[in-house]
Amino acid sequence: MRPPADLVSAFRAKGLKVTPQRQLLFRLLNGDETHPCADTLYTIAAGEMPGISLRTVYQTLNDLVAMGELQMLDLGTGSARFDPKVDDHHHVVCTQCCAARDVYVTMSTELSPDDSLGFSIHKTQVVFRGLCAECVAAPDRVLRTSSTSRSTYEGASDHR
Amino acid sequence: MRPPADLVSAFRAKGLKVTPQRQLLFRLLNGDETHPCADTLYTIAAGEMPGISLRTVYQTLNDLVAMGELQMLDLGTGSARFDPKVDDHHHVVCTQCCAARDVYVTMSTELSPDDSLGFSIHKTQVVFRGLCAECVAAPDRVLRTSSTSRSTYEGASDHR
DNA sequence: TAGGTAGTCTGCAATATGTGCGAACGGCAA
DNA sequence: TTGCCGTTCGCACATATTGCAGACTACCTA
Repeated sequence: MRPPADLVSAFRAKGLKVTPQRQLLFRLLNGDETHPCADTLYTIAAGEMPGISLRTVYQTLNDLVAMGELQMLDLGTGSARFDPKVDDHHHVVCTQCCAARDVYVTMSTELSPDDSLGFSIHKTQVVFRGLCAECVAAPDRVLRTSSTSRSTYEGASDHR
Repeated sequence: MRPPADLVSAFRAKGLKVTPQRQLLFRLLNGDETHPCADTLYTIAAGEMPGISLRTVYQTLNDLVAMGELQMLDLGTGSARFDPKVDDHHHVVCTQCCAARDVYVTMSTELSPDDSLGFSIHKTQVVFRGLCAECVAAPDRVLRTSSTSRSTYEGASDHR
C-alpha cells in the first residue's frame, strides 16, 4: 500500500472522494503489520472518530482492495484479514490468538504441469500454523483479533 | 478417513452411537474427493434420507474432525470444506467454481528458525488458486460448491 | 427380548461476518 | 458559492454455523 498522501491522489484520480473517514483508515492501515480484520479496524477507528460506521470501514477496505492497494486474506481465523503489503509473501498464523505475521521465504511453490491437474494457477498461498511466542509461554491466553471468532482451526469439539 | 465399517467400531469404542444418519454420512464421505462443504453433503444426504437435519450433518462432521478422521479446510470459498484424506497434502482451488482437488507435492515448506519469528509451527498449508480446466474453457460458468457463497478471492468490487 | 439410560436428532433461535439499500450528507470542481 | 454525484450511516437481509430443548432411539443389561 502506498502512503496516505499518494492514496489521496489515487482516489481523486479515480473520481473517488477523499473523506475524513477514508483518510483515517489510510493512516491506520499504513504500515500496519498486524493484519487486522474489519471489526478490529472499526474499533480503532471509532476510538479516534466516534460515529464512524462499520459499513464505511468495509466500504473503504473493499475500495482499497479493488485498487490493488490492499490485500484481502483468508487465514482461516473466521473473518477476512487485511494486509497493506501487496508484494509476494506468505503468513504465519497463531492457532490460539490468531496473530499473523508476514513471512518472506523463497521456496519452490510452483506447481509442475503434471501436478496442476489442468488448473491454470494464478497464485500460491502458504500459511504456516502454530503458536506464537506469547501463546507458547501462556497456553491459556485468549486474545483473538476477531473477538469471539470461531476459527476453522481451533479444533471442532462440539457435543452437548 | 477409515472405511465406514471401521468408523462404526471407532464410534462405539468412544461411547458414541451409530445411527442411520451417521452411517449415511460415513458412506458419502468415504472416498469423496470433491472436498464438499456441509451444505453440499446435506443436500446429497437429504436425497437419500429425506428429513435428515443440516444440524446433524454439522454435528457428525465435527465428531469426525474431533476424532481425526476428517480434515476441516478453509479454502477461502466462504464455507468450511471437508476432506477425508488426513495425510500430508495440499490443495488447488478454482477461484471461479470453487472446485478443489488434492495436490501431493514435495517442496521445502519448512520454515527456518530465522523465518519463523518465534512461532512454533505445527502445520503448513499450501493453497494454489487458479482456474480449473472447465472454467478456463467456459469463463462464464458459475458452479459453486457453496451455492451463492461470497468468496474472499473473487475480487472485491462492491460499489453501488 | 423388554426396559432403561444416555447419547442423538431435529427445528428453531441466536451469533457472527458481510452486503444491499435508501435517505441524508458533503467533497470538490466550476 | 453552488450543485452534482459520490459517501456515509443505519438497518434489513444473506449466509454459515452453533446453542438449546424436547422428542427420539441405539444399545447395554437383566
